[in-house]
Amino acid sequence: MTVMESAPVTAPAKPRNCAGLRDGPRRPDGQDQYTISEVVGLTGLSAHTLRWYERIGLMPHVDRTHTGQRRFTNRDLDWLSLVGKLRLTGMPVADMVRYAELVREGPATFAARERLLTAHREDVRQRIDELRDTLAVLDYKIDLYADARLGSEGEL
Amino acid sequence: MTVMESAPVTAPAKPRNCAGLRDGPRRPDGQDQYTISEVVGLTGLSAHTLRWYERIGLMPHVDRTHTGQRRFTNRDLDWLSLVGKLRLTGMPVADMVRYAELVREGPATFAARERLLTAHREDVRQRIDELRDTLAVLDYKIDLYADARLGSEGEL
DNA sequence: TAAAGAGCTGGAGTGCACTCCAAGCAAGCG
DNA sequence: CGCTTGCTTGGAGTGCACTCCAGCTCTTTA
Repeated sequence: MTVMESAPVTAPAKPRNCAGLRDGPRRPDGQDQYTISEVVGLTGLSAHTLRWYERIGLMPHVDRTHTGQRRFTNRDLDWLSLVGKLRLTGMPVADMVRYAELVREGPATFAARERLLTAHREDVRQRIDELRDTLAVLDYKIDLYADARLGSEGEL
Repeated sequence: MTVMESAPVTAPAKPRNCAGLRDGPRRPDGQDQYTISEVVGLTGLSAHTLRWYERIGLMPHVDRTHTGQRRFTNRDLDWLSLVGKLRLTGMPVADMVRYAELVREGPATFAARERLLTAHREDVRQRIDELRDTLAVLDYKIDLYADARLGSEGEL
């Protein structure tokens, strides 16, 4: 079976664990040259998505071979790991692009980057609270159904 | 200023708190007859969304006046509260519709409903864990930026 | 009773985040 | 040399969850 261009249709294991890199076959700095399909394997993102990230300005600047093929580095992998986490926590792509721009502009934007991340952290905290609230409702409802089930069994 | 049909363009406070109903002017059971715009005020959902929910089968069955206008009840408000929580926790609308169907089918579906809710609860728990993991990364990054800021201030 | 305002419908449009397509180049192999 | 495989591009298409529109009816206020 050959490596296909598109993302797998039948989910391989769980695509949920795309946040952090499956850090296995990572090459030492200096010889870190990954093709796009290697990065697909390492990140779980599709090649389409990786190219799209670059097009919209979400990648710091990806190296190319003399024939124009992308060669990703360990640094790119680290960046994609961060992007994956931000995405998983619901940061809009536009905000991530904004953050990427700030990174490209250099150390002068440290304060702005800190503000952006701090605002997002506040968002994430609120969302955790929301989720916990709902968990309580869910527990309550599930208990109701469980009780009803046990009750009807008792009647048999 | 009159009450407009569509959702407010300039966000009133934060539209985030749409999960639970702002339980204020809730009428006693028996006289619980709310127009669509009253429900908009109570839930924070737009009238469009309320009609759309009904169209796709996400509402249990909304009463109508003799001229065809919707009249929502306290029961509908409770349902919308649950829907709001499920939506906030990322349950796809299709799953919520499935749950609504089960509710319409009566007590025979208790077990199925319990399974659906239990699966979602597992989802929510996992998401909380993901968010907490990212929170740690965020803390780390923010600390880095804060340290850098303090360091450069010290140099002045 | 006339005008303004709220509600109704089916269907079209929007924004986000991908996701895919078609056509074409480049490297490796028998 | 030709074939397969992998990578390239711009642009079009998809799915979700709304969001809005046009044209109408109904209700309330002056």
